[in-house]
Amino acid sequence: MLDPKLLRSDLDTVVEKLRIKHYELDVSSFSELEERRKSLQVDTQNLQSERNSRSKAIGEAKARGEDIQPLLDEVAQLGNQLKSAEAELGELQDKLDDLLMGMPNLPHDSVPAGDSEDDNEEVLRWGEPPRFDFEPRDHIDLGQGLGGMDFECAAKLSGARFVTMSGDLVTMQRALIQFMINQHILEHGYTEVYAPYLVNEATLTGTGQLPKFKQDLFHIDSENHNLYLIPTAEVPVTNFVAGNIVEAEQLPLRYVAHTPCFRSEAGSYGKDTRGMIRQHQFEKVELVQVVRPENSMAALEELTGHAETILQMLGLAYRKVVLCGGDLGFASTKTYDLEVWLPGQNTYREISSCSNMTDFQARRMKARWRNPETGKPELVHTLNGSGLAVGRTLIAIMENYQQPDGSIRIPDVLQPYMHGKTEIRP
RNA sequence: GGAGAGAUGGCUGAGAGGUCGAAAGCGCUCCCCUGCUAAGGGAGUAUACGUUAAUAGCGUAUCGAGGGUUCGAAUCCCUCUCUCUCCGCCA
Repeated sequence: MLDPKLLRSDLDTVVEKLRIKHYELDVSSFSELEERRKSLQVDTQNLQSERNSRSKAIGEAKARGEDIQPLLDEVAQLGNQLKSAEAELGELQDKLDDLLMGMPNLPHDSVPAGDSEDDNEEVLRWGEPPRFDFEPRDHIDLGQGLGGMDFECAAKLSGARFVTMSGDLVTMQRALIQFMINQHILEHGYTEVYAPYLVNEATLTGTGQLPKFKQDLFHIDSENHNLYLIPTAEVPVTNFVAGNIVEAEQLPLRYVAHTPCFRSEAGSYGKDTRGMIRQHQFEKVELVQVVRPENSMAALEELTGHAETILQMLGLAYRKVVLCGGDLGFASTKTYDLEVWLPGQNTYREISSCSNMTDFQARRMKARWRNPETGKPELVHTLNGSGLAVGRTLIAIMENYQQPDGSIRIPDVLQPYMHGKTEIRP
């Protein structure tokens, strides 16, 4: 959520910045709502004030043993007036809240303009895409050849966009998770955390998935439960600090979690229908940071670097892009995408997305820290990034480390996690 | 699943229709005293919103959440959420 004060004090700037994210704020209707709210709030509070002072007078009169009936007659009408004023104000407030909750975070000044992912700016390329003296296969071919990857079996069990795996491929997925988490806790200073995979509406509202993106989520709506499957560990883990006031010396909080992620992928019909690129269920290692506001831009660089380290250690060529305004996520002020080279597609594909949410989520979650300079609780800044998307990393390794006979060489850093194995063969 | 108890400020914990944004203690801040240390004395110490030049004043809201009763609710009633205890079941 944006700072309502900013909307009141500098609406023009907000409108302009929202436009960069392709959000058109209806200024006149917003201003009108805001004006009505203001005057109605003053009226309502005056009525409340009058009720309070009169009630107090009644209490005092009663304590003195006086007849309070005349006083009661005087306030007879006040109750109804107040009730209708409060009801009207509440309605207005709800409308404003709805509007506010649907407004995206403002983009940072360093974010390039643009409409779509085609306008994202490349920041750097790392590594050389491998050269093959044979026609490289994609992970689907490779997986079927190895016998471990089965989309038909998954379709039988669940439908489209699921996969079953068996054998060394699964072991490698587990190895990747272990390797990534260990790197982050041992070298990058993160604390490993465990969190629920099912969360409530408040939690999803806190990070910004609700109310706007309900169609992207899997919903458990039974007699006794109203829960959602997490689309990313960002949701439960960022919400660790919801409602809290964190002591200054505890910041920054750095959390790493491995969870499965569940996405309905509504609206992506026909996109990446083949293979493991876009699934309803996938594994991800997620980095979350909760930091002092003045540190969040630096923390974004740092966190992105942590994700990059994983790619580098795995020897996977990638490029780093900064998302343009039009491609930037709802809650993010600035996002770096890391795109890994996939020989099967002959292109770079997203494998990590690292974002600074500034105080946007913190305001929704009421997550604060005590600023020693002011002594007051102030909103924290939150960040998150994939470190990395495990399913896609598995694909990337299969395609980049394939050998002419369809076998897969296992990257050095993963071998200790795979009983010293060096290759995956049928 | 059955029975019961509870949710109050940064923390502990009183309050059981009226002057309660809320006693007391702890913690924290400032001041005094003190040669260091320890101890002591005094004052202050929630958040959001509105009004405002103002972090000054004033007003409003907030005692788990949401409704209700009442002139007036932390306190009474209803619904929900969560926590704890006992029993049952269970990876």
